[in-house]
Amino acid sequence: MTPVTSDVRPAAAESRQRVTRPPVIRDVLAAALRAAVTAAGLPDPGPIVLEVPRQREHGDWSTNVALQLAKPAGRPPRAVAEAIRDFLLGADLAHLSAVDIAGPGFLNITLAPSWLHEVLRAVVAAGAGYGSGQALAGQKINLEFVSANPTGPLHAGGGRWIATGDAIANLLVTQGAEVHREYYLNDTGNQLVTLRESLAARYHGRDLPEDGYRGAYLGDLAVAIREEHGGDLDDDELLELGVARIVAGIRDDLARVGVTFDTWFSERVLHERGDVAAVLAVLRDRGLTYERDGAEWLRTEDFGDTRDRVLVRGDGTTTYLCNDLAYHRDKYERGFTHLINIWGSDHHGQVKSLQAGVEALTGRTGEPEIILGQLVKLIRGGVEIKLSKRAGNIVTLADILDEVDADVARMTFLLQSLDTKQTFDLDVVTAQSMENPVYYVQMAHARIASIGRRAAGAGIVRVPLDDVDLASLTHERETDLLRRLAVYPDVLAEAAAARAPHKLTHWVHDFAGAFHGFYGACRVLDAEPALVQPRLWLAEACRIGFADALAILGVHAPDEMARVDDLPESEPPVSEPGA
RNA sequence: GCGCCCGUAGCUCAGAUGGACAGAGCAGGGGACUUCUAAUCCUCAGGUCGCAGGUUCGAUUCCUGCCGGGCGCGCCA
Repeated sequence: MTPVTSDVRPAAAESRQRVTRPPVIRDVLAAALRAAVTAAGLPDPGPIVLEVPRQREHGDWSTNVALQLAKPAGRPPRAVAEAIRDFLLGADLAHLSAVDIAGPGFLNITLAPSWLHEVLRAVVAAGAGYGSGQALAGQKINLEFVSANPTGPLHAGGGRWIATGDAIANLLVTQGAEVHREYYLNDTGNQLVTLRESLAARYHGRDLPEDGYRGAYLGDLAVAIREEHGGDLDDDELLELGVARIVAGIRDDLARVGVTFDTWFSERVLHERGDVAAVLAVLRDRGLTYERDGAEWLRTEDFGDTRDRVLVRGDGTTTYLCNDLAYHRDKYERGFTHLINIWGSDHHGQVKSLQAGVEALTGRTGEPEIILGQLVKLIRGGVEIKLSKRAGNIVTLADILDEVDADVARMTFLLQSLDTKQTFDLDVVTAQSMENPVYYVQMAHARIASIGRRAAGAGIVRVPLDDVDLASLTHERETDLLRRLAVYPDVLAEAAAARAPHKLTHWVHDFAGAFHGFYGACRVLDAEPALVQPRLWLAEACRIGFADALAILGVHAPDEMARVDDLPESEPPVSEPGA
């Protein structure tokens, strides 16, 4: 049921070449519009908004400048539009075919198909870097995500943060940023105490403590450690070994979905190095802390928090916030210009506190940037599975990966906006994984590869693009594909700016739909001779688009799919409600 | 009580900076396999964009108030 693949994950987005793209048509049009506005004696319109209209009849590009200028110019929108149009038509623009005024005063610009042929050439010339921008050039970004406590295996919902974090990292890279993936290991503190007690209980065959972790994995862990190291370990040694094994398990899970972190940062190191104490010293030195009720507080309210926060508890230990401040200071000291953390929305209450603390410490405002995502709701047998590591009824990420391949899992997690609570129906995802959008997209890529193989078999080779006349690419299916490729750089820029990988997922899915439509309507190899080369190059441009988008999403772009006839009969899994 | 997120087609969800008759997938109806792999395509049907006001030439989008759901308001993480 998995795609036949070379098992090489597509080149990471990091490897994309910086390319200098030729001036894109939008920029050319915007400049021309601006010149027309000036020539018409109209006020400065600010940024010119050019968008691709929903309706094809509304042309290739549409702008509302006339509507926005109507009021400041004191003239009716359509009159403004007419003035702009006249100057635009007189500017002798390449590819320009028609300028229409529509509705309340939109300027609809229709271009000759030749502009799309330029898009094709631009895609091929740029290759994997086609969609890249430079909006984040020079930025060194630290992106912290997942960071689940090492008290047990990653749970299924964590998959959302893994897929999202990796995709966002790739997206930021497309905009020219240097991105560092980081995993914060909370290897100290209360949860580790609980883990130690729970593990020790399992290890010695005692009853679990009241609030201990009840997951079966701890029993397995205790057995494994006993087998390897005997039964005479003290609790701290046991914890040490246990955490090491749990972390190794987390790394394994991450490896299964192809995610690698640049740094695993240990919270314990912060304490051992004295970083926490140093941060406290700085804050005290600046007079930003005070004593109250036996604790030491930070004046976070002065920096926008709803109230002040405790840094040092009455028992002398430091709070999570205090340690976290030391951690974030360390990130800045490592030279990052911008910090981003991906958190579950259940932690949104801490955003203000951390940002206030970071401002108190470093003077930076709005840092770190926190991307909040709604939690995943797991459903099996029509019943929601309430996850609780403490209670032990967890569905692990490994469980999911045992049932579906990583591409399916990733694409599923990247389908929805982070603002939407994601419903992950295990029955649907597993039993119907064949219908998962990922295969729809991969199929498109595989079809292109298949055409290439067929062509090779028939002795058909692509001649250099410079020698190909693309003028014959006028079929609606063909221009549709090129229009979608034309906006791909915008899609990447938007998805990166909004930290919203799902925008790319939707683009590539729609792009696949357009390709399948083309595939059904337009033959490539048995087309009339004049069309074969242009279509081969069109297919190549599409391949570049699919490969690039899928690489950013962390999904394979296979050259071949298993034939549906060869697929094993899928049996609907038997579900046990509440299991 | 206060804060954040959500409420769009039967279901799951898209719909930046307000724009031209609201989109996709799945499910449902009807078609297309001597195929560059039908994991596909074509086509039909389906929506008071939670409700009520307000701002605007124009509101699914912005503002206010309700209603419904999730989460958070610790010297826990």
